[in-house]
Formats: sequence, C-alpha cells, structure tokens
Amino acid sequence: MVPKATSADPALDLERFLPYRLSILSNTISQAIAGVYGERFNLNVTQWRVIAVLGRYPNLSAVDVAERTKMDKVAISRAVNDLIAGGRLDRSVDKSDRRRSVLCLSNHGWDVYREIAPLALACEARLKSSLTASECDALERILDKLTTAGVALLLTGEDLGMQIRCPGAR
Amino acid sequence: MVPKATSADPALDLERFLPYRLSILSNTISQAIAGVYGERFNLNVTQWRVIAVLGRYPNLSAVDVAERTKMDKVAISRAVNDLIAGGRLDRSVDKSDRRRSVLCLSNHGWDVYREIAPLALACEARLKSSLTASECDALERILDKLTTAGVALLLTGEDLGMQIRCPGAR
DNA sequence: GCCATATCGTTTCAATTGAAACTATACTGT
DNA sequence: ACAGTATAGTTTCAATTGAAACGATATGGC
Repeated sequence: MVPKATSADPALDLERFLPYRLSILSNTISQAIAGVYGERFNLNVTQWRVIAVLGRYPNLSAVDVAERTKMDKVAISRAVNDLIAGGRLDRSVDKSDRRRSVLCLSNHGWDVYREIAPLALACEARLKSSLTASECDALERILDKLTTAGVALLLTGEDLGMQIRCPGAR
Repeated sequence: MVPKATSADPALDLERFLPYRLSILSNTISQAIAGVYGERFNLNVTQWRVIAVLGRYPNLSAVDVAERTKMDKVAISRAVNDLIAGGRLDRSVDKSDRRRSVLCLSNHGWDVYREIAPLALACEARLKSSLTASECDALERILDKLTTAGVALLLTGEDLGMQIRCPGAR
C-alpha cells in the first residue's frame, strides 16, 4: 500500500530534486524558444547557437565556436556545413594557419541574426518578467555559483560516495 | 570590422543569455551526477529516474512513470525492460485493467535505490552548499516562477514576435 | 451485444548523436 | 630537414532517440 519513503533517507522526491528541476526548466525553455525560431527559420538549436555566437563574435574558427558554445565539435562541423549550404555563413581559410577556417555570417545570415536576436531577448525578458528585480539579481549570482559548484562536482564528484557516505562500506 | 552588436538590440551575448546558461548548468550537473552513479551501477539517466520515482511512489504504471518523470513513454518502456532484465524491477499486470502494468522495485532494485538516493542527495547538498541560505530559498521560488513562465512561453510564446500556430503539433 | 474511439505499452524506422578514426596542416626539438 | 607530436575539421559507424504505426485491452454510446 504505497509506502512513503521506505528507508531512512530524507526522501528523494524527484519533483523537488534540484538537478531534475533544472533539467525540466531548461528543456521547457529550450523547446519554447526553439518553437519561436525553429519553424520560421528552419534552424536547429546548434545552428542557432552558431549564428548567435558569430553574430556577437565574428571571424571565429569552428573550434572557437565549439568552445564558446560548449558544444561538440562534430555537431558544430555539421551545423556549419548546413549553414554554409543554406547561404547563411561564409567560410574562408586562415592565411596563417591553413587548418583553421574563419567563419562569419553572410548577409543572409546577418538578416537571420537581426531577426531572431530580438525574439530571443524577448523570450528572456518575458521569463525574467515573472521575477522581481531582486530575484533577477539573485538568479545571476545563483547561476554563477551553481555552475562553478557543478563543474567542481563534475571533476571531483566521483569520490562523493566514499567521502560522504558509509565510512565502513566499500 | 568586428561590429559589436550591429543592430539596435541590447546585445545577445550567449554566455549571459538565461536559457543558454540554464542549459549549460543543467547539462553540467546531470553529467556530474551521472558520473557518480553511472559507472558504479551501470544505469543511464532514464533508468535512474525510473528507479527514483518508483522508490518514492511504488506500483505505478509505465505511463504514470512517464508523466511523473516528464520523459517519453518509449524511453520509459525501454528503460523498464532493461531494468527488469537486470532484475531491478518487477512487473505485474493490473487486475482491473490488463493493458496496464504495475511496476515496483525488486529487492535488488531497492538495494540500488537505497544506495544511490543518498548519493544523489549528497550531490544536491553540495551544490546548495555553495549558496547562502537566503539564496537557497530564493532559488526555490525562482525555479517555480521560471518553470511556470517557461510553460506559458511554450504554449503562447509563438506570438512573441508575430503569430505562429500550433500548440502541441510536431 | 456491437461498434467506434481511447489508452497502454511495444515495435519499427528514420533521423540524430558522439567516439574514434582519419586527413591535412602546424609546431617542436634535434 | 626530419621525426614525432599536436591541432583543425571531417567522416565513419554504432548507439540513441522519438514519431508513427501497431496489437491488445478498455470504455462509452446505442
């Protein structure tokens, strides 16, 4: 008959679990924004991010874009090729290092950027408008802190179990 | 030329863009936590979530689990079958509706749950420990508000710039 | 009872993904 | 100059994903 939380733990409730809630929130927002530009411009998330970063920082190489967007270089490679095929990106070869390509938005790409960027910012503004000004400030701080803590967890987290739990076990 | 922000927009800077930062944060944390249980228990994210929700709310059907975890029912179906194959889940048929299965953790599944749940909570605690108490409180509120706003954006957001149809299509 | 429609869970299939291998170019030390 | 190593970007291939079709069961209207 539906025991509540069987063992001694402080109840792991998925719907209150921070990592899970962040995942739901992030997916919901990404989907919403993708709905705004996806249909209209036929862009996927990776392609849009490439355009966004090149709109802000032109003349990056593919690896630069991958680092800035924190996305996989294979994904970037494919997105870049699709964008070039769609006439939204121009690629040239770096004179001083012929392995590197130099990417920048074409005129058409700039049109797309100038049309979508305000929409994206409007989405963000609408989300933030649900918060008070001080919550908005807090959010900035919190995101920075959590991201730092998350990266630390990623690097050192493997030994969480040994450190935190079960002195006798394992 | 390297224009800063070409048009009239207040500069869309990906690294400061809320939806993007949430995505990075969520991915970083998910990866970190997956590293904690993935290797040790050979579980993927979906399988772990199924175990988590069944540990908290036993005797759900597969569709119930899908709704609670907000994951795809195909993904749940596969995760459930893998977990049963691994002896971590028991399935029986609902007497009053023979389409429905009734899922609950096996003894082995409970062992896994009791071992991982504290680890997951420890991860969460470590993340939260980077925040002050009041930031922690604020985060709860903010996540609720943003999730609500995000869902609203998902449903109505298409007319942000102009009109686009179809809630739920595609 | 019988038909139409809805739901549960699985299977199929085509698209997406990423790790590893690969090509081409660059750098470093001798 | 050469060998060895490192980096940029692409291709390959196998695993993962999810939309749609599906079989089985259930429910509501008649």
